[in-house]
Amino acid sequence: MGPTRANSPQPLRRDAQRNRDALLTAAADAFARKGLQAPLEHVAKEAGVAIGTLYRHFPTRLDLVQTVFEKKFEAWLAAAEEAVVAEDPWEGFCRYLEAMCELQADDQGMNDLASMRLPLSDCIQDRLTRIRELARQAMRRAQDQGTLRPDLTPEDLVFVVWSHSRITAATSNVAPRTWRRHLHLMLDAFRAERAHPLPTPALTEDELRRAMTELGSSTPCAE
Amino acid sequence: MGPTRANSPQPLRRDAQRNRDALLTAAADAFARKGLQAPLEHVAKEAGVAIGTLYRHFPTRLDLVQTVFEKKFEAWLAAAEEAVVAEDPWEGFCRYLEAMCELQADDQGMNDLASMRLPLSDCIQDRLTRIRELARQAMRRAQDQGTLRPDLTPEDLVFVVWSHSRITAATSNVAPRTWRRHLHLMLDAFRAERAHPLPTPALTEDELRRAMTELGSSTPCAE
DNA sequence: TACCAAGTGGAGGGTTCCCTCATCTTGTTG
DNA sequence: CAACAAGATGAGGGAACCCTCCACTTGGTA
Repeated sequence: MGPTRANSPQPLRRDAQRNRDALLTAAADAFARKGLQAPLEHVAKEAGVAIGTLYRHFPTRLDLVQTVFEKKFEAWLAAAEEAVVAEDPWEGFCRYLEAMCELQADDQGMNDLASMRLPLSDCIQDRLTRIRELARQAMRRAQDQGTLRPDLTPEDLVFVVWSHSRITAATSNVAPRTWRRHLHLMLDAFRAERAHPLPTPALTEDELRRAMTELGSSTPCAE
Repeated sequence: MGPTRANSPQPLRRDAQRNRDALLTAAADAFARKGLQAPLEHVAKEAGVAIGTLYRHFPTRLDLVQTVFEKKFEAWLAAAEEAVVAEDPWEGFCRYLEAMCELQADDQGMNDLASMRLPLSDCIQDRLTRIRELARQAMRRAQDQGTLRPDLTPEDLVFVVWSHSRITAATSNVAPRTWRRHLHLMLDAFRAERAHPLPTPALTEDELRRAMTELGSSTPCAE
């Protein structure tokens, strides 16, 4: 927990800063465990603070979510940046997916964020855009190399995110490494060698956006 | 809607039968759209009946769920039976998965049922056991044939169920055929010819049961 | 056609979570 | 060490669902 608020017009009072930090810790924990719809009253109680205090610091659930997950998005971006500079494009692509899944593997909240479309802050939104751009590059490199099947589009990567999300929700408390097995099956599916034709076109960018909105709408923090 | 109740010690009164049928229709619709946790009060309203009437016919949510989905389980079983008698084992296996996904594709409730473990009636439970047994056979045949990768276990098939469940939830209203693309990617992953070693062992039968319980517990109809 | 068991309606009490606001507490600054 | 603004509190009203219970129909039958 940094000792100051992100954008501080006025520095916080000492007790306020302490509470804010406690809230973020508690929220990170609750979101990781229960997903983004974790009850805020539990978060407050866990932080040893009244519910009103939580709302004073984070007027909406989304404010809290964004602050909690900023660092994770940074890590995600870093993974994408590594992917495009890896010597071997296929290796880079694989390691990117692995890193991305790892970030989501023990965090149901991150999982939700990656698979649903929410009205996120510009800051995070920008990072997401960059991540997507880099992923596109990483894929293209691996396709040019001839290792990644050419009929795979960047939009197909949500399949990994979505699948991963269900699979970790089911297995993280029972056999926490299982998601790797699934990911490596998917990687076999992504190899160019002996790829068989696919029966349905990929999602368009717009369809993808709408699909993620679909998932987001019926659940945690509507706009 | 059959004109009689499944096990009728006494035949239902005519108005009661009518209400029961209306409830089943409304419930099928609601479960398909919203999943197994659809509000029962909506179901009752949709059926044009008071909430008390719903509870008289179906004392627990599970009673309703089971009655609604009996037919679908039958169809699922039929698909599994076809798989093991197909001339070409690989074809049989593929068609089985396709049929299974199809059954779940426009029914969020069926999706929930396939991916979570719930305390179901013996009748449905038996069907599930048979389905699992047949799927196991179908896989073995395709593996003996050399088409299906030998390191795949029956427990790995939940990956298909789980992935499919998320993917249809996201895409069914946006691009309803998309799940096929994903399924055929998975089928490529399942081919022996492209198999690369997997980094993690398959779930054991017991882990699988616990994983499905995990998914089931935090949601619709606890025992 | 009158009776009554079977069936129905829906108010109401319980739970969980949302978010607000009037009142009290406390750090900070002069 | 005041005094005051910044901050904290938590009761409370609201919404969405759950499920129960009992007074009121109503279909079938003698």
